[in-house]
Amino acid sequence: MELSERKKKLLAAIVERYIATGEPVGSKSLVESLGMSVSSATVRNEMAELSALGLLEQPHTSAGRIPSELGYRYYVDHLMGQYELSPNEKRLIEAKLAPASGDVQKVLESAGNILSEMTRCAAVSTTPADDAAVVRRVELVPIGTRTAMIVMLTSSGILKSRVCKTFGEITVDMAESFYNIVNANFIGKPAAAMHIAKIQTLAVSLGEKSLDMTPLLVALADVAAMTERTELLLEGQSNLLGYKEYAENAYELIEFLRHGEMLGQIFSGYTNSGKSAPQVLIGQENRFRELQNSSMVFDNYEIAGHESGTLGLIGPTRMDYARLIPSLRYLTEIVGKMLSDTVEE
Amino acid sequence: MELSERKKKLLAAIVERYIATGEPVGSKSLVESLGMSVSSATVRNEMAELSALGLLEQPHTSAGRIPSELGYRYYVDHLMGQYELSPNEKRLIEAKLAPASGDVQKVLESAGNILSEMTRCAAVSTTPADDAAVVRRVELVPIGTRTAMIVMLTSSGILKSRVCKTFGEITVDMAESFYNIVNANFIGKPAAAMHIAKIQTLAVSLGEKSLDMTPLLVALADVAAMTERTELLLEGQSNLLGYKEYAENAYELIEFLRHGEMLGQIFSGYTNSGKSAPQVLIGQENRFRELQNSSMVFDNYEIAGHESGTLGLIGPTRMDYARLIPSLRYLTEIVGKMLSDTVEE
DNA sequence: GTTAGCACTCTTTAGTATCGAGTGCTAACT
DNA sequence: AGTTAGCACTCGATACTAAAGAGTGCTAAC
Repeated sequence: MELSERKKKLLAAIVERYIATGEPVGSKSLVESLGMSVSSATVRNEMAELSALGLLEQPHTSAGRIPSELGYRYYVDHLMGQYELSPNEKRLIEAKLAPASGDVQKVLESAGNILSEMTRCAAVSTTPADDAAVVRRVELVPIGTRTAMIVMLTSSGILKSRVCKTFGEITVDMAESFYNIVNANFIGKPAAAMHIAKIQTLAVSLGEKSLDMTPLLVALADVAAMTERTELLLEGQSNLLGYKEYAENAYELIEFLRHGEMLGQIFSGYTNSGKSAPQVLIGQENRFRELQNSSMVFDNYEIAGHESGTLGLIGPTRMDYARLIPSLRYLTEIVGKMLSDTVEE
Repeated sequence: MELSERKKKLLAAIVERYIATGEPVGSKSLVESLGMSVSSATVRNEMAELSALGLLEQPHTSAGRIPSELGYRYYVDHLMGQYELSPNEKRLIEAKLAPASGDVQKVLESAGNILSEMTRCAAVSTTPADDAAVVRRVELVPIGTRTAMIVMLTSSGILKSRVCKTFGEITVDMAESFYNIVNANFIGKPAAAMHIAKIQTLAVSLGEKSLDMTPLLVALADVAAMTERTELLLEGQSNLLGYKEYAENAYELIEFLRHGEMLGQIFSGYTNSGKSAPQVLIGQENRFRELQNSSMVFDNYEIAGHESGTLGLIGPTRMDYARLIPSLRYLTEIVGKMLSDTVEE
């Protein structure tokens, strides 16, 4: 669809004004605000044509125009300028993120917080997942006489730990057996292999040692499950309450986000491959009814070169795409960098 | 204030109906629903007297009555029956909580989730704090050649860990120095002693080893700070959106909760000492304007006999006190038990 | 291709009438 | 003295109407 320069200019202006104010924009005020040298009637003709093309719509006959979803799409694909983050903003973001370094959850939580504050949208992120990841390291850390912490690191840099209690005292002997079992059965293999069934078979073969060992092994299976399961973090849902479009039904959307299974599905359907920009899904482009009044922008972050998890923003279809997209892109970049840090060698 | 039996019965009925429906209750429907043998006029007289006592109020002249804050207070203090949780419910709660065991955050998060789902209120909790706690154990866990995890356990059972990176490889020698420093300076002392200034002094005295050691010590200070800082967790704020009383201003309250400093202040002003039941603050009894249309119920959980942190619920003044309070009490009890688990010996 | 002019549409706001739930009071009853 | 029937009164909710205003679409002229 090729538009004249003037139509492009008008469409962009309408989208941007509507994003800023949430009010339908009329021909007269548009001419004024753009300082155009044509009259409102001319603009009105242009707007009628843009409507005919499906790029604008009217809430009702006598109101101004608002962008249709197609209009947003055109804007995003062809018209939108992208604000570059200032070095200052970048520094600020990094400073806010820094204290979280070393802890995946915290990094993502901070990132979500930063994004939601910058954009007044709800931010969502998933913890890294990597099917190909294998167990790289397991440590048994004594905490008390009958308490230990099990730490596990995977090849994709995910680090998880869990405390467990044993029935008897934890002896050097036990620790040794534990490491033997781990080295023989799990190191270098996928975390999925550390399944509870496998643990049971092992426990049987241990004979009398089994009683002492089982709690440790069960905890180990648990940690393994933790490294595999991707979690979904939400921040700033309350931002959505500020938009009139959610006046009535904010609850529905927020509940939808809270039970995040669906979001996981959406994310897993996309990769960055080919596309350089974040994915943008506008209104009905979303598969789920609950999101069809909203837009979603999301992007995968990479840990050590592998796409691992996702950062996303959800807000009304009139979200400020031109600002969101660069912000999101920058945060995925820097989150990826921070999380890659644990993967060395 | 001593009321006749009939007045008590009426007040309780009015409070409970209003809690259930959110609609002012009128004399006629009240007589019906209670199956009383007196006429609505009689009840009307009684209600007028309860109004005169300040226990009921009218949204407007021609509406039914709703409880005043004083009315709720009287109900909570004298009239309310407390539902005991069924063994079945208790078992369900424990089952939901069990997988989180060993991780303070997760336990509190689950507890908050359970509470907010049971009560349709917002749940808030604070992580344990104990000024008298001392460092009981510190471990350095190697994760990679230049990555290590520092684990710290305090006498109050708080366990925190953090990953850090060093400049050079982590040698056995380094680990030994680290443990020496820790044993000599920190074990058995309050976590607060592990302040960044102290770390700096230490670093200086280390001479050439300092370069390698500093990242570890800084991380240590960081972990110490983590054990001391109490965090505030929120769950189920979105429940509040369902109440008509928050139709317009849910945003304000939710934002207030999100910036949780204030809540911390409130909690720290109360201890369970003497009072056995959870604390109940109704409407204006709250110090902060943002909470004065709401009620708050909270209770401290105990780790190994010491009051450590708080679980609370926040909702409209017409919250279901009779249900909330036993639920909250049971959860503080069981959360305390679970968290005491790490403190042994 | 552009523009002034104007009739037309449709929301918003205000004003008015009606309805009904619920009260408060009085007077009568037990 | 406590209870009750009866009734006037209040005030929100609902519906309807009228007027105002923003913005359009169209026509005819530039």
